[in-house]
Amino acid sequence: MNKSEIKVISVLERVGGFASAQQLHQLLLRSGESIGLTSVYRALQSLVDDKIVDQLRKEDGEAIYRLCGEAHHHHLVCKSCGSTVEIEGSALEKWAKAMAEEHGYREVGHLAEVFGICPSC
Amino acid sequence: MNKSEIKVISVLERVGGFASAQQLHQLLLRSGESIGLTSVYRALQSLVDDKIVDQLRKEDGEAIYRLCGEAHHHHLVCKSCGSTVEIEGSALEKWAKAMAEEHGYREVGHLAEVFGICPSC
DNA sequence: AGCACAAATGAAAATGATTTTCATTTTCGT
DNA sequence: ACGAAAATGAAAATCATTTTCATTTGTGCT
Ligand SMILES: [Zn+2]
Ligand SMILES: [Zn+2]
Ligand SMILES: [Zn+2]
Ligand SMILES: [Zn+2]
Repeated sequence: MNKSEIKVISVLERVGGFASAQQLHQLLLRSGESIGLTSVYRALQSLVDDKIVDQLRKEDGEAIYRLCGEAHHHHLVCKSCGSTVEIEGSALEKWAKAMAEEHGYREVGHLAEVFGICPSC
Repeated sequence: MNKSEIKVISVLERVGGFASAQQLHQLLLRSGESIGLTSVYRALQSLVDDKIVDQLRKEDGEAIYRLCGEAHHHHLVCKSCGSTVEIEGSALEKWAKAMAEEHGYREVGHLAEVFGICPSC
């Protein structure tokens, strides 16, 4: 855990939700921190690899990040405002596992996102 | 509906699933069509606006497209050799629908892929 | 402290998908 | 056929992200 990662985590805590790399960089600069955009990207990538940060994509393809409290989970994402809800995934987990077993696959993982328009949009 | 849009629809029909703009362009060229990459992007954007084509994003942010109404299905993908199997998704469909309803989301869609190592790898 | 070596940093350049510009070609109505 | 409008695509621009690489910083050892 290097200095950049600590800075990025602290700004993510302050933000308390999703933000893009560029937004986080701006926030850090505005709050007086000295850090390069490259280091923000590097820190985020490393935190995502370590599953400390969740990464997903806006509709325009830009990546957004947020601190990830729990372990493995899935999201319900609003196509319009980007707000997200964590959802219960046991049915999905069972399905993924069953499908993999049925076809003899090992070392199984999965990716699943549900998207739609949220009630307030 | 101009020529480019017709070409793009026909190649999407042939593909029968998701493909990126660049992939579609390559497929069109290989099958002897003459069309510029710009026109492929323009046609896709217009078809998405008209809700004839679905657009979503891979994890790396690249946009992928498919015909709306294309039989919806999911894949089991080998992490090592890339081979894919179509899998049965009714359990997943139910889950996605239930989660969206539970949170009051409308116009719901979802994205799900299962990864693993196939028996022959 | 002094030295060597590894890790971290960030500015600048590269990358790659997508969009914009703009000059040319095609289509369409009269 | 004529002119306006739409379509086309090559080249340039855009923009988030990644890579490169020279410099700085941290760490362990003497
Ligand atoms: Zn919303
Ligand atoms: Zn899961
Ligand atoms: Zn395989
Ligand atoms: Zn499905």
